[in-house]
Amino acid sequence: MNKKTNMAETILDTAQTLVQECGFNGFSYAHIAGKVGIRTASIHYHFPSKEDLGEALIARYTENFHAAAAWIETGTTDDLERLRKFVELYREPVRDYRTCLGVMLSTDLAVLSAKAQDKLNHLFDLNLLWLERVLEHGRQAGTLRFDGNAGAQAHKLLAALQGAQLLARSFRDIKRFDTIAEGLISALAKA
Amino acid sequence: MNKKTNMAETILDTAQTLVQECGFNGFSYAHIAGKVGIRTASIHYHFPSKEDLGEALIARYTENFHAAAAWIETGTTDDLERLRKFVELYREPVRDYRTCLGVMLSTDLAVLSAKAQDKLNHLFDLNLLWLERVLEHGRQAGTLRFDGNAGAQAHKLLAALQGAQLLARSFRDIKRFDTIAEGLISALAKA
DNA sequence: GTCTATAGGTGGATAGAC
DNA sequence: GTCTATCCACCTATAGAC
Repeated sequence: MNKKTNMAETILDTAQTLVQECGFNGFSYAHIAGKVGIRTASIHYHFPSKEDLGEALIARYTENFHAAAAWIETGTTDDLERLRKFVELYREPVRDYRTCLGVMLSTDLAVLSAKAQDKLNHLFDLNLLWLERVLEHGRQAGTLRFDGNAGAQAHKLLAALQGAQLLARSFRDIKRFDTIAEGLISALAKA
Repeated sequence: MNKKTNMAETILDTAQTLVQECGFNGFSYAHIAGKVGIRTASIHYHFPSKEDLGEALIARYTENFHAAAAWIETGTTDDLERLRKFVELYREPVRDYRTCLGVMLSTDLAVLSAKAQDKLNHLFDLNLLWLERVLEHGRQAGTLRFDGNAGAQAHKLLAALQGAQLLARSFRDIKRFDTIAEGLISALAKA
């Protein structure tokens, strides 16, 4: 359903990497063209405007999150382990000193279309709701402990992961991410 | 010492706001010129290149942090209260749906000069070391509680505040920042 | 679908008059 | 210090051939 051509996917792959490294304003169609081995005009055929490209990036990233979340849930029933897998998701881009797409685009918010902003908030909502659900379930199952409501805790967790990406990237030191991540997990793990 | 002219300061004020709203690549000398009521060529007189402007922004921001940190320490000796004041510092830009300069520039890292990157990391280090000191002191004084070493805790706290700025800004909802901030403080406050 | 060619705009930056 | 004028590189985007 909604099958994309290979080239459109390749363009998205390259564009996503560029966004995660340089921000939405930090790259051009020429950069994509150079990496993909195509001309800028051809990119406009697939994504008429850069705005379209931005929206497509978020849409695909959101689909991928759905898939990853489902994969985590089928892989384990232990909620602490699910949180660990979630953290692992956020660790991945940091290995190449990138941030996740959401963090990068959220700083470039002012230059995105209203539609893209909405899509981005939707992506954050999905992350938050998923975390909230796992946190609440884990607390009731007795494997997680935390004060207050699960929604607030989900916000705290997501925010810390986003900031951890920024710090690790800035210092070019993934250990900073790991230190923060371990602190987050151990605080939630029932003794 | 190192007295700056009013115009240089005005340019920095405007540029800082623009960076915090649009990112380093999201504004131009023309934007500053329009807001300040001056021509782009005049800005180049004060800051020959945009690179220079970026470095000057971080330098001034770092000075301001020193001043704010000193102000907090003279204002109270209670470490929990000092942390609250620190959080308040990070809340300020969010009121206008901006992030702090550090967060915004850390995403635009790839387009900054090596010197600017170093200055930015130095700014983060100052924040982390200040937090670490307050945390450790508070724990020994018996007003704060946390597991692990103070450095890791400082990282966790700073990261969460940075992410809280991003989330609150994206949703245009400062309550998201407040929720996270309260969770951070209450977790550190000794019952 | 991809290309060449090009339009129209904006970016950072400089020269030189005042 | 600020201005006008200007340069050139780069940007997004389109037209039309293949």
